[in-house]
Amino acid sequence: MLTTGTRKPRATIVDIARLASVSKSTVSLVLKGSTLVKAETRERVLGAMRQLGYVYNRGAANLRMARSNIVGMVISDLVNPFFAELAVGIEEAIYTAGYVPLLANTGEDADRQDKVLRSMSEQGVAGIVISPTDRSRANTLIEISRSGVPIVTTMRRLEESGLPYVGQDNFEGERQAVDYLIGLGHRRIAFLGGHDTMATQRERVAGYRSALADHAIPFDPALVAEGYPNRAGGVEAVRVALALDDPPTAAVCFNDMVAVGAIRELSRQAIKVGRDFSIVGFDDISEAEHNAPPLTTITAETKQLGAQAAGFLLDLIAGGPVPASPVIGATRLIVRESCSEPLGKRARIRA
Amino acid sequence: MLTTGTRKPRATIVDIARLASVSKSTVSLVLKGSTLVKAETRERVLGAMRQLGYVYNRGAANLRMARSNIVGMVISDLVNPFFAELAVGIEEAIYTAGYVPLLANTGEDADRQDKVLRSMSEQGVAGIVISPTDRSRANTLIEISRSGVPIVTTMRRLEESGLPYVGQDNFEGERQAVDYLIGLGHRRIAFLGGHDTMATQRERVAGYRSALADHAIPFDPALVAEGYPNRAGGVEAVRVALALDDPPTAAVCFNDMVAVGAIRELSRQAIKVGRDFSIVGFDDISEAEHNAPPLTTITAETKQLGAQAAGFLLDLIAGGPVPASPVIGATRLIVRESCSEPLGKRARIRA
DNA sequence: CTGAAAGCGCTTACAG
DNA sequence: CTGAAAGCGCTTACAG
Repeated sequence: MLTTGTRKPRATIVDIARLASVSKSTVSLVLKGSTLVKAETRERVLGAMRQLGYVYNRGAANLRMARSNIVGMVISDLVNPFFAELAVGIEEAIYTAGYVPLLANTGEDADRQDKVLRSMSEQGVAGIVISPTDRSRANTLIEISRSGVPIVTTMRRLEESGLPYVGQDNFEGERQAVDYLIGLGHRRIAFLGGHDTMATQRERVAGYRSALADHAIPFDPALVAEGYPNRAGGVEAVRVALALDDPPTAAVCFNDMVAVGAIRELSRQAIKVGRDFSIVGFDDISEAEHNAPPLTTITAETKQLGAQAAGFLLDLIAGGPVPASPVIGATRLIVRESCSEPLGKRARIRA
Repeated sequence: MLTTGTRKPRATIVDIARLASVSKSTVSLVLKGSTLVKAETRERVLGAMRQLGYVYNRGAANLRMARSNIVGMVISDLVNPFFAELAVGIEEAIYTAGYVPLLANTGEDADRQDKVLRSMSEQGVAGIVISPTDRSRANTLIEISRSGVPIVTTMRRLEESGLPYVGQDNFEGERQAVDYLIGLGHRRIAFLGGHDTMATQRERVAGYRSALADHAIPFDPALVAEGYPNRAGGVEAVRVALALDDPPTAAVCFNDMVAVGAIRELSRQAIKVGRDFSIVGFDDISEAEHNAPPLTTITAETKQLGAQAAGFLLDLIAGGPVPASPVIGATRLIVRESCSEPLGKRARIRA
């Protein structure tokens, strides 16, 4: 039934031209809807196209026009719902603008990132939007950017690259989270997950410290437990924090995945989150809302931010100027049910 | 600092040829590592490339060779972790084979699917792997397939298309789930989520009915509560089931997302899953393991299946034969903590 | 309104 | 071992 394997050569504009008894210039003209072509001729050409099952060869056109309608998207971890949402936001914007997204998932592998970047470069992409991997070197990106391909980085800043950046306000977001916890009465607040090799983590930790400082709470380095930015990392990190001599009564987490892992471990230890221990996440992935308990977290409108990064790149591709400063999306605290006053405090009030 | 906007034309093989004082044929030869070129000449050419920052124009080469190194990937819902994992599996296999994946997320929108399919076709993809949207018409796919582009469908079968298919064994998987629940002592078992417009759902419901029949349990249509295949759908569906005059004591769910939604709603109603009510999911997304309680579910090695679908397509692209029968991956029950004997039964035993 | 010609950056026989 | 020439499927001035 299928004719796979016997790949018949596709019809070209000269086939159409011949069948419609016109020149290929004329075919090309009707292809772009030029008004120069007489209606009757256009119809004849269109008919020939239908008859031959013509499909436009965008690659040939791109070659001739010395441009490209392909935009590279390199995503650091597609399996993390946060980045999946980001990817969807980017991808939609690219399609809407009439471009076509070439995707690569690097899975946090910096070598892989270099490879796909090179491949995209060969493919002649019009531009690239990338959420860089952890520990990624900027060399390849800089090189490609120098060759004239616009690049925008997103979500993870690559300071040394000087590349345009679109991200959320990690500092302010984490401040909001910690401020909320302090308002509830917490004093021993841990920071769980992430590594300080990630700019994102450093920015969030800085926000955490800033909120602490505002309330004259001394910063205790033992309270920041690094770990992978995923569920397993959350499990590990919360164990470390709990094992402290003076354990925390609450924690902010590097992201929601870490928070979910931490909550799982806490409940395994029969510590009820939202009563015995308070947790705030970051990202507001859709799982957060459906977690048990529903997770209080920080949102930054991921999908929109993705769309914004793409829009930004599209501007650059269109020849727009490189903006002087990065775009930093505002964050917002979403209160759900994973936090409460510290146990001790309630006890005292009741007494 | 950046030169974006002042896109300098990339160096071509003739620039290299000129600088290295050879013909462009020679440059092309060293490009493909031919042994015909004298070592000294090769070095000179390579040096010129470095000096000019040459980057290969794969598009031009593809045009000339009348082939393509781009493979289309159309995914029905990238935000669903199940499909995200699938996508990663496909994408890796494509990259490993030296191809480059062109991604589109259709978000379950059939019109969008047609659009991206057309776009990929224009782009001259070497082949396409697609997880079709719910209610997707096969026309465009058949048309493209007829034009000689190999296509493999995955996860959602499009019976009327006659296209090669790689998926998991929905029938057998659901049988395993229901069989397990029956073994635990359940008799009133609901099927939650999904619509019968989806082949996947129909196959799973058939497996559900088959297991029931094996144990001479009559099928009660009221027990299958359709709904969206996501968390919200799970919330809705379980409410419907619970409102029945003779409510179920357990449920199998269309997928893990539905299961997670259902569990959330159950716990909202103070019904403890894994004690008062039993739930089995389908897919084994990574969230399943970290859910509260950890979700008993059916796995089909998603990522591997994705890789298999891609490998399959790659064979077709290489000119391999269209296999006579679909590839159906085996499923396996993963027992975690979301199930128990029905309450009544335990009460009786204790009495 | 339509046609002939050149050229985008490659590869591939074909000579030498 | 290396070079000259043709051609992949388009677009774009330029004539007419």
